[in-house]
Amino acid sequence: MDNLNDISLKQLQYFAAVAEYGSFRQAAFRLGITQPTLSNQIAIMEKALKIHLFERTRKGINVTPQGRELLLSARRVLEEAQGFISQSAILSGGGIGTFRLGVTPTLGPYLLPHILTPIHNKYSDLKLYVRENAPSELETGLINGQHDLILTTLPIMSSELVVAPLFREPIKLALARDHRLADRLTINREDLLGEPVLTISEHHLFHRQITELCEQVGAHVLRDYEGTSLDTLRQMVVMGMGVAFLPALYAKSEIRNEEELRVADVAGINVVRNHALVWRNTSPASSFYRQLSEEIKSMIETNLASDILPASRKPNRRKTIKSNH
Amino acid sequence: MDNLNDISLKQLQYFAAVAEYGSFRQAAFRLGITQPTLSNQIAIMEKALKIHLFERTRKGINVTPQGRELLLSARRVLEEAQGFISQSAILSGGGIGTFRLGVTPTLGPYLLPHILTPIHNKYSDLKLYVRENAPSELETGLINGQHDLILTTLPIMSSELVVAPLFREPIKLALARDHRLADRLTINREDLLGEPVLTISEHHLFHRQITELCEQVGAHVLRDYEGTSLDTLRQMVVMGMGVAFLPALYAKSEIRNEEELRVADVAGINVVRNHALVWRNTSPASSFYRQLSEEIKSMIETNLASDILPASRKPNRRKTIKSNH
DNA sequence: AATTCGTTATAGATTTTATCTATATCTGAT
DNA sequence: ATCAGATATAGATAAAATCTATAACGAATT
Repeated sequence: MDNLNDISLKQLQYFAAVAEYGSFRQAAFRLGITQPTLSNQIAIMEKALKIHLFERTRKGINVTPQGRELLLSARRVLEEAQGFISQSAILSGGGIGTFRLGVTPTLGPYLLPHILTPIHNKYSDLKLYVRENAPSELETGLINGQHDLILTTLPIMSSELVVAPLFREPIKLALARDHRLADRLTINREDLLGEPVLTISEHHLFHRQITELCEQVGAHVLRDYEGTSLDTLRQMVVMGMGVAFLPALYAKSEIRNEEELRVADVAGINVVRNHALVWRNTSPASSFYRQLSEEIKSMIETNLASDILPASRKPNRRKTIKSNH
Repeated sequence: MDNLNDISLKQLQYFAAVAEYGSFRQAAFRLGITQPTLSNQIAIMEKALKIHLFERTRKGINVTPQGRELLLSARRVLEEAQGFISQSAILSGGGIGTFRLGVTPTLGPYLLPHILTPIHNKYSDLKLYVRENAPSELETGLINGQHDLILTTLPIMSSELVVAPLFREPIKLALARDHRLADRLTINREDLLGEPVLTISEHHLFHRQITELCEQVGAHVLRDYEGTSLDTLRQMVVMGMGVAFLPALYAKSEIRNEEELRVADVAGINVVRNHALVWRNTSPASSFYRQLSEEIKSMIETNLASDILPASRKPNRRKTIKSNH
């Protein structure tokens, strides 16, 4: 007898009940089954275990010494099983559990503080295990099951994924305090001609977007000085090494000191990032995720109205490709 | 879903296996069942729990956030169940477990030291939970299941019990050092005429035996000075308050100092106690108990040959009555 | 000594459950 | 389009649990 398959939870229940009530009849009555059924199941169990669990007398039963020891184990099993059931009852309520949320490092730290608290208030038993990664990593990580959902920058290529656009984030231009354009609230695209522009490491999606932007306006991307984070980038701007495009939420969150850095809008070009909540189309919690995305969207539109733009109707999914994996 | 009956260990196993192998097919193969069976059982489980455990994709499965949490519980249940199985495998070996042994206070402490060590050597996984009680309490306690077996003084009345006689214990006479008979190695019954005899409290079986004995030889039982234990009795003898009958094993164990007390045999009368190992005739371990009793008997005959007499062929069961309970 | 009462055990029929085989369905990859 | 690899479904079969009815047993009662 070394196979788990030879006993069942039901039998363990029966075992515990007979021990508790001291009689097959009594226990069978409490269990809502007939006495022969109970006797039979106990007999099967005793045979499988090769152990006499009970001593049958005309007055009822006594638990044997071996039975007494096994009873303790049996009760532990039943207790754990009851725990399993209880937990499932809680989880079946919905909106409960620990969801693995992937975010981009260039958005997560600056957006999450605005939305986590309201989410927690509404879904007090929902926990988010947040993990940062570059958007391309997020996408493959979501597809192969490392994340449950991701908060990332569009575009998303895979057709296996559901994309719920959240908002458009303007991209601002950061200038050193003593820069020639420092006093202008709005910069025109012509102003940027030949301007040296700093950007982050090319592994980030943000990098490509910036270089394309610079090509459009004729600015000059400084490839020798690519920072590894937006914070590094900001400090390089402060030191006068060039200007930099920074996402609006980053600027809102991290640039407080007007004496150090000036932040301006750029007119005449499309300088936004599109952000979305994304999950697998096979996910059973799909409708919950949809609901969550709507709620996040309205939170953002309420709390950050002056900083962002509402999501465009159609997410700019460039081209639908299928993941090969 | 609050009923333990709605899931089975088997299903929990299946659940854990699918999560482990990441695919129904693979898991079914490992479990030695077919894929439809596995799919069906998981579906039944998901329906019972009202929770999606897995997200089915064309590449296999992902565990849902709720499934991940339940998986931990499920593994705990399986672990406990495995513990139950393992323990039963050990216990089924026989001669294993904790047996509740009842003993009389006038025998146990003086006999057990001689037999516990050899028993432990032979049955290293057998443990005895020893509890002292007066013989009449032992008998009812055995009948109603408080003990598994008892080591007691005969007679035993109940026909529900199996009696395995172990040995006859002589009863010695203890005298103060300055008693008039102190120098005699053997006392004759005539010597005791009118002698004041101390005895223990009347609740003990030993008391009745002594008073009957005294009647036979014409000794005088001092009822005003009944000790509560054999040790008290011994000290009263030392103080010269009278003589006392003491069981041989007690004398062997506790009377070392010859200067303090003299111990003598009494000739011409039947002064023995009969001791036996007793258990319920319904006990499944009956044959093991029988074997144990034979072993104890031979241990005693080997180690205590000079102090005791072998058991008489027929135990003197006075009269068989049935317990009414 | 016979009877009754309260136990557990046994037998056989029935119902329920688990399992298998065969096939459908779906989807990404070729 | 088709294929390959995954899960789902349907129906038949096998296995197990359960029920009813009754036996067997021993102690208590008459």
